Amino acid sequence: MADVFQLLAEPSRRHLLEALREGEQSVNDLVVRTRMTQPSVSKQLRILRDSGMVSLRPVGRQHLYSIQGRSLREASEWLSYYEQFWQEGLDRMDEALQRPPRARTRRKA
Amino acid sequence: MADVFQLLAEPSRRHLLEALREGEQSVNDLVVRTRMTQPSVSKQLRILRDSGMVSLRPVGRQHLYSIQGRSLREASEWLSYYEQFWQEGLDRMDEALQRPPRARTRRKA
DNA sequence: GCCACACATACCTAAATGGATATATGTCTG
DNA sequence: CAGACATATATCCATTTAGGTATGTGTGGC
Repeated sequence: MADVFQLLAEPSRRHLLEALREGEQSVNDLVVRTRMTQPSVSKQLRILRDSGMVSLRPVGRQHLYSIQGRSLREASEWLSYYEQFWQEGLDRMDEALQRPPRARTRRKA
Repeated sequence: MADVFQLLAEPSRRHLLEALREGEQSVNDLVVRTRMTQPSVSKQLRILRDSGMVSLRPVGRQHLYSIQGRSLREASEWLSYYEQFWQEGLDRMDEALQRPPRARTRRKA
């Protein structure tokens, strides 16, 4: 597993991925949305691209980036081994509740 | 809020969590399993504990650690927003695109 | 009380890296 | 082709931090 978590550890890179959730975007789009400087965006995109987490489609003088899910899937699979640990916790807390889980502490990353 | 992904970025901490998947373990157990030095194990456990990712139960002169799933759940939820990106290509998605994930559906343990 | 055991912390050093500024590469328009 | 525009890279710097060694704290047995 080419350190997926290391990539996700950086808030700036997560911000980029969050912006890219809304679809393919140019570098400048990402600069505006994330309020990072352009070189920083390019630098982090380069890292994300080298690791296969985003892909690049050149259109004219723009570079359109989009998410490539494969690496993220690996991270998700690693985490899936731990589902029991937070479900145990919920079960204990909910105890008698057989209802499907209501949104408890919903929060965004 | 401590950065979950930052915690998971460190291989040594992931190794500890992987070892703890098999259940509560003493520090020395973890030293043996991970082949780290004892101070390193203690140091990383301290970090994991401060962030609520593991919990400590003292028994005699031993400290038994176990996984606390809440933080990991947050990471998993963040990733769940990207499921659509690795599901693309596996099969055609309906126009009903995956919307913001609700609490992950309960899985058989 | 003393000593061995189990673990935690203090301190230091070396390596990694994010962000900023400056500059280079590449592409479009006229 | 010049010049604007879009993005990439180069370089420097400051911060973070993992890991090692030495030592501190706490517990149990005799």
